[in-house]
Amino acid sequence: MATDRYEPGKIESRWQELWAREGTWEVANATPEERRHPRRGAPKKSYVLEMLPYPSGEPHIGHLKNYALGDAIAHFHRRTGRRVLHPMGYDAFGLPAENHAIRTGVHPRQSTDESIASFQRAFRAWGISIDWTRELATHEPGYYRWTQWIFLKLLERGLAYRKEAAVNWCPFDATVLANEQVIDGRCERCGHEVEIRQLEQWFFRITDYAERLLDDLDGIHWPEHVKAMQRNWIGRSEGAEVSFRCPELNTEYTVFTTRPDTLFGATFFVIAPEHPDVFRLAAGTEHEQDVHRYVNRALTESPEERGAAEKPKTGVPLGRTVTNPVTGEQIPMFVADYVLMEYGTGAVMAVPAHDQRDFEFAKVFDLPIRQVVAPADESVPPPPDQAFVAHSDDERLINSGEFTGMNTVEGRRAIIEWLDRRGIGHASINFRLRDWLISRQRYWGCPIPVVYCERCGMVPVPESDLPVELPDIEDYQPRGRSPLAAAQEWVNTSCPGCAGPARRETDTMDTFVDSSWYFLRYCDAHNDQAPWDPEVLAEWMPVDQYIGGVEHAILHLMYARFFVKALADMGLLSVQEPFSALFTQGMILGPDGQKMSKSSGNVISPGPIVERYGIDAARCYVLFIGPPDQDAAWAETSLKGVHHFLSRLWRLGRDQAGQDAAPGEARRGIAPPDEPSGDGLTLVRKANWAIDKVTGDMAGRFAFNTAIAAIMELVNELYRFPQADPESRRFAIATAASLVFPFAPHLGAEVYEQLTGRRVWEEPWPDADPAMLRTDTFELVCMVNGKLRDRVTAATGADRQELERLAMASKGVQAHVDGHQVAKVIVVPDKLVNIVLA
RNA sequence: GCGGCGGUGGUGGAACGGUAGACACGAUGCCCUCAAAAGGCAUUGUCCCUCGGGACGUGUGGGUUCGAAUCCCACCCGCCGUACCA
Repeated sequence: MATDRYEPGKIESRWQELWAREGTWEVANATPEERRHPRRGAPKKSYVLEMLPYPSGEPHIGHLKNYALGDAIAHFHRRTGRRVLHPMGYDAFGLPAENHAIRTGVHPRQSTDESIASFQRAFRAWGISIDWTRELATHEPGYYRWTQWIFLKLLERGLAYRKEAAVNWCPFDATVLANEQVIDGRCERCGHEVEIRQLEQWFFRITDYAERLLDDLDGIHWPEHVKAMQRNWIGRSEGAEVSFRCPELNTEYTVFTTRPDTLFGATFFVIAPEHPDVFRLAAGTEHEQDVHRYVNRALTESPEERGAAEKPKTGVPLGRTVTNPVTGEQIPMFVADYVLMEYGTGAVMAVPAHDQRDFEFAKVFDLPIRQVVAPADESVPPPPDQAFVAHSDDERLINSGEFTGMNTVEGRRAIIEWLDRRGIGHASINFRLRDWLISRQRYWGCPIPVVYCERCGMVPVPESDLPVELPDIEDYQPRGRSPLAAAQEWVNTSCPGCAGPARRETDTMDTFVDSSWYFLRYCDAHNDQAPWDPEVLAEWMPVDQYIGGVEHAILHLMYARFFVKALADMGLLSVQEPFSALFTQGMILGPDGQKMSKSSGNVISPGPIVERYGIDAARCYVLFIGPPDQDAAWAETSLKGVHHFLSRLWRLGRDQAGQDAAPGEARRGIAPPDEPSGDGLTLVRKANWAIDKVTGDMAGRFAFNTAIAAIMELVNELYRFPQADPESRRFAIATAASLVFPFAPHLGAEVYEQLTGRRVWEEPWPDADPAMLRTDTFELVCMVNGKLRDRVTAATGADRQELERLAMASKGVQAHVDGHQVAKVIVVPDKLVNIVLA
C-alpha cells in the first residue's frame, strides 16, 4: 500500500477483474423442478433493463448516464433482497452501418462487430453489473431466426400483410427512403426532394390493438409526458359515420365526424385528392380538366408543402352534389388538399360555421355559412372572421329542426340515433394510429421469410428452414430495389409448397422489429427450440424497471407493447405490458448547454474522463449533476468536485484501516458501538440519517442527486469530528462506502473491504436504526405572524403548552410580541410555534 | 392550435403547505508549503446596520391559509412532442 492518493485506476481494474472472474452478476433461471415447487421465502425477482444500445462507433456520454442509472437501480434491488436480471445486448442491424459500407466497402457485419467489441470493453471498464451469459445481438442468425419466426406467427394470425402504400421515394438515388431519412422533405444523402410513390409493402396490423394500447397505459407506471405522447399518437376520436348520397351517380360517400350535432350546418362536401372516386365524380362535368390538373399537382406536392399550416385553402368543384341527410339539401362537392386520405374516410362534411378549415374554404369559394350552434353566452356574438368552435357542453343547437334547443351533447346523441334508425349513420370511433410499415429496401436488416412462387403466390418459409440467412454481397448501393435483389443465387430458390421456381422477398425488416422483442429473449437466451419457453418467461417478465431516452417514447415503446399484446393473444406469454415502469433519462448537453454534436465541437467522450478521474467519479457525476430525468450541461469543475468527494471518502477509509491494530481485528463487521456518545454519537446519528435519506431517495423516486448529496454530508461530518471514537468512525465510514456502492461500486467495495473484510454487494442494504433517527432535543422554530423570529432548543415530544411557553419566552418573539394582543397560537409538535398577533 | 413539462443565488440544483437556497461548483480569506500541485479550515442570496439585528427575496398579478417556491385562478416566458386528424 504505497500510495497515498486515491488512484481509481488501480482500484477499479482490481474489482472489475474479480467480478468478471467470478461471474458475480450472473443469475440462473429456475430449474423446472424449482418452478413447480417454489421455495418458501425465495427472493422476489426484479428485471432491470436499459434500452439496448445501437452499436455505432464508440459509446458516448449518454450511454454512460443510461447504464450508470440502470446499474444503480440494479445494485439497489439486489441488496434489498431481490434476484436481479440485468442483461445486455446490441441493436445491430441498421442504416448507419450500411451507409458506412456504401462509402467504404467494409461489410456492415465487420464495422458492427468492431463497434460491439468497443461497447463490450466500455461496459466492463465502467463496472456495469451485467449478466454476460445472456448477451445477444440482433444481427446474429441465432437471434433473427426468431425474429423471422415471430413474423411468421404474425402472418399466420393476419397481423402481417402486404398492401400498396404511398412511400417516400428519392428520384436521384432511385430508392425508397425510411421516414427518418427524409429531412425537411429532402433525401438526407443527395438533397433531392422526396416524392411519394405507391409501392407494395409489408405492414403489421398495429391498428387492431389501438384501443388496448390506449387503455392499458392507465395501468403502467410511466412518465406522464410519455403516456401523453402515446395517447396523442394513437389519437382516439369519438364521433359518427354519416353517409351522403350522390343522386346523379347513385353512389354513397361516408364521412367521419366528431361533431354530428352540427350536421344541419353542413353546406358542402369535400374529398381528398387521393380519393379513389375523384375522377369518376368529375367525369363528364365542366370541371373535369380542372380536377385532373388539381389532383395531379396535389399528388406531386411534397408532404411538407401540402401540410403547411398557414397555406391558403385551395380546391376545385367536382360539379356534383350530395344530399345532406337531415336537411335534404343538395350540397356541392369539392376536391381539396386539406382533406387527408389517411384519416377517416378521405371525405368530410364541411360545416363552415363551426370548423375553422371549412370556414376558410367557404370564404374562398363564397359558400353559405350556416350557424347551427349558439354560444352559451348569447350576448357575445361569434367572431366574424373565424368559425365558432364550441368548447363547452353549454352551447345549444339552433336552426336544427327537431333538434333545436338541445345542448350539443344531447344533440350529438339524438342525431346519431336519428341517422341510425334510417340506416345512414352510426356512432363510430376513429384512430389516428396507422399500421406499421416494416418493409425496408435495405441490405443490413432481417430478411423477411417469404418467397414468391409463380404457381402458389406468396408462400411463408417453413419454420424448419429458418433462419433465412442474410447473404454476403459486394454492392450495397440501393438502386430502387433492395441490394439483396442482386444476390441472384440467394434470390432464386424453390417454392416450399410446390418445389417449383420461386424468388425470395428481397426487402428486409425495419430494425424496430428486432428491438420489439429482445427483452423476451434475454429471459431464455440460449433456447434453440423456441424463441423462449413461456414458463421461463413468466419467471422474469414483465420488465420491472425500463430505462432509456425519451426519443423512443412513441416508436420503440409502442411497437414493443404491440408485440407483447399480439404474442400474449397467441398464448406465447402471459403479460399484457412489457415494461411496468419506465424511466426516461435526460440528455447530457455539451459544456455550452447545446446538444453534443461533432459539428458544434462540444462532444465530451467518456474515455479521457475515465482515464483522468476514474469511472466511479464519472458515474457519480452524471447522477449528481441534477435530477436524472432532466437535461444537464457537462461541467468538468463539478466532476472534479465529485472526484474530490470520493477521494475524501477513500482517505477516511485508508486512515481508519491503518489505525485498526491488526488486520484480523478489522474484520468484525460494521456494528456501531452499543452506546455511542459525544462526537461518536453524532457520527452514528448522521450515518443513520444518511441510510434513511439514501434509501428513501432510491426507493421512492430516482433522486440519485440528493442521495449522493446525503453521502457527501456524512463524509463532511466525518471530517468535522476527527476525535470521535474509532468504532463509531468505522461504522460511519463503512456506512458511507456501503451507501455509495450503487453509484461508485469500485470505491464502495474497496473502502468497505478495507474496514470490514467483507464484500459489500453480498451485504444487505443497511437499515436505519429508528432510535438513532430520533434526537432528545430539537430546534424549535419560533414565528410571529409567520415570520421566523427565533430558534430555541426544546425537548423532543414536549407538549403544546410547553412549546408555546418556550416560544413566548424567547428573545426574538418577545421583541415582536411586546405590546400586542396575541390572537392565536399555532403549535406544530417537534417543529414550530407560530404566534399570530391581533 | 392541442398535449406535456418547466421558470428558485454568480452557476448546477435542494426544499412531506412549516427555518428558502441542502449538496456541489465558482469566488474571497486563512492554514500547510521554499514554492506549486494536492490538501485542510472559514465566509459566500440581495440591500441596510449602531454588528444586537433589520428589510427584501422563488417569472408577473390576484386568491386560499396562522403560514405558500409548494395549493387555486388569470397572465408572461422557455423547452419538448404533435398538428389542415374533420
